[in-house]
Amino acid sequence: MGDSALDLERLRHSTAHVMAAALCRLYGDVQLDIGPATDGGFYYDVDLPKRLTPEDFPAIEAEMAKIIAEKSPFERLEVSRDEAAEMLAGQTFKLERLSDIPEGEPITFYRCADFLDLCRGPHVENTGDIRGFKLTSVAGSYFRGHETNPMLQRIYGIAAQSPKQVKVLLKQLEEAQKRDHRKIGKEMDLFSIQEDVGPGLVHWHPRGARIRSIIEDFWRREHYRSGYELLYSPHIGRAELWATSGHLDFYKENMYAPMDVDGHDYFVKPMNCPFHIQVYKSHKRSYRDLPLRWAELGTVYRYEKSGVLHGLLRVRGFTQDDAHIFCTPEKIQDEVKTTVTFALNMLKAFGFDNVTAYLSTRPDKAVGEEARWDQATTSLKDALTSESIAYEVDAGGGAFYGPKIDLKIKDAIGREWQMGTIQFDFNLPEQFDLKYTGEDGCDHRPYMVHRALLGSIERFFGVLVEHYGGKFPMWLAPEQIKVLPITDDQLEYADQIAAQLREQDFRVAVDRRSERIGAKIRLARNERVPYMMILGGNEQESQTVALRGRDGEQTTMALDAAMAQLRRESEQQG
RNA sequence: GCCAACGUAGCUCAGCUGGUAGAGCAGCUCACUCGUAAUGAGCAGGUCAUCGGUUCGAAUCCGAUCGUUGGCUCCA
Repeated sequence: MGDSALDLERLRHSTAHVMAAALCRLYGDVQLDIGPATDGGFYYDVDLPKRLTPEDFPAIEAEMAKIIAEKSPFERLEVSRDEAAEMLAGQTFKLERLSDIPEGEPITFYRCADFLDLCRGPHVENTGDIRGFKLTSVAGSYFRGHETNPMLQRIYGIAAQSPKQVKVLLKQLEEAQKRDHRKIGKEMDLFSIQEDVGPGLVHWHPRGARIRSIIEDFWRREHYRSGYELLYSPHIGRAELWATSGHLDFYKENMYAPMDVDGHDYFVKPMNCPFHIQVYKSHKRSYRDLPLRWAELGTVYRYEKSGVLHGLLRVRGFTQDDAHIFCTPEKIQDEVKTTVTFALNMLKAFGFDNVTAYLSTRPDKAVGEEARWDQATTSLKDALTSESIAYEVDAGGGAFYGPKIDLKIKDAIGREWQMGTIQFDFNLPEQFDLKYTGEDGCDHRPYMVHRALLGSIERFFGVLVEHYGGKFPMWLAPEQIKVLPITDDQLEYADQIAAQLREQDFRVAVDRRSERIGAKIRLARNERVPYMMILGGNEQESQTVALRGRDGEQTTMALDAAMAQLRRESEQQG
């Protein structure tokens, strides 16, 4: 298995070379950058005078097929730095890449037919080993990923062991796209984003709102159980507040223009923290009060560049499941640990056990004493190890104000999105001069931790939809049971049953249309309702219900029995 | 913001090289009362994203704007 993964990567990278070779043959004047393998395929970044579009793919693919038919061997050349520079004459990007190669490391080229490329390798034996590939898209991409650098054209393709495998990959992608929350959101009428209102601004429709309220109720209950108190804070605040917090210095490009209120500038909040801090400062605090855990479903607005908006996963107005923990140094270790556990359990309740964690440590430019950074980073690391969850370290990737853990989850097509985050903040307590009175009667600076478990409700809901493919479990389903009378004669019986279910707090609807039962079942299935209750003359006569699950299995039983089963299932999470 | 593609009825889409917009589903009305993934008939529904240009004539060609999608950068 390990071998074949390596082989695939080699194959994909080699396919990138073949594509670059084809581009050179077709367009001549090509500036090459790099062409690595990706998850399912490869890409190559190039600069050419012609703007490529998908219409150009067939010609490129045809040229690639020719090169593959030639069965040209990949030939490795090791050269000196000077020779390399000579070989790369005129290739500005490649020359820059060459200068990245540390002194003493071998400089290798791979030749394949008329195409020569600075490359670490390895490659397949010859181009004939490439059997299945397809170009999929073209996109702009800054050289080295820097906004200020020139933009190259990145051509993406997929590649696999055989044409058949390519088809399988394409099919998988197609299947995954059926779970796209934007598609399901439309199909199930969960939410909308409308041009008339503005991009990145979400409308929750009744069904989506129902699910959201269930999520929020659960979230509140868990927070109270875990020793949190809830806060509500304003949506706007004075410029001076944001100046003190530092947001006007460091976050201004994400904030909307101020509004004038009686001659004072007010800003819509991009974060909740300054308000929570103001609550902290409304009293003198003792070490006996700490830790204080204050949570809020706080709706914030942030300017996001137009190109980055993405369904519910990246929006301009969203509700964070935010909290701030104020804590003494003695207790910070335990506090962080319980927070990490809390976060993972929260996600688990919604069926996410495939969470990836990233630990970001101190960057070069940072505020706060180094000792505190060390303690904070250690506490984060320990929390992760004791939860035995795998994590990657992003060395120096922390914010200037503190180290953090980010929890990420993948969407339907494998893109990773940040959900929860646990961040230390050594900046705000200073800026706002936060204090507590210690056992010694002196003032001390508390630790402050920002944390979000779900991240934003919008984003969380988006990945939740994709996670379940719209087939929400009973406890989350906006409509749990659809009652389907077989003919209009059972309407009354159906209403009776529905009323009894509703009395027991089940979310239920009756399909009252004068339709055939097949049509009613079809609709209920398309709406992804977990259960149907089918009621015909037989059921009415025997005072039973035919309970039909989403997968088509069906049993006839008394309503009480059905309710007991449904009750059990709706108490189940995960 | 940058690169590329796209935008036709509530939804999914058709509309060839410019000649004045069409289907299915959904909706409404009527008939049917039926046992497990679409009963039938009829009706209604569109300033072809917006604005401007070319043309005798633009959904179709050109430009700008808005929005969406796939990437890059950035982030919950």
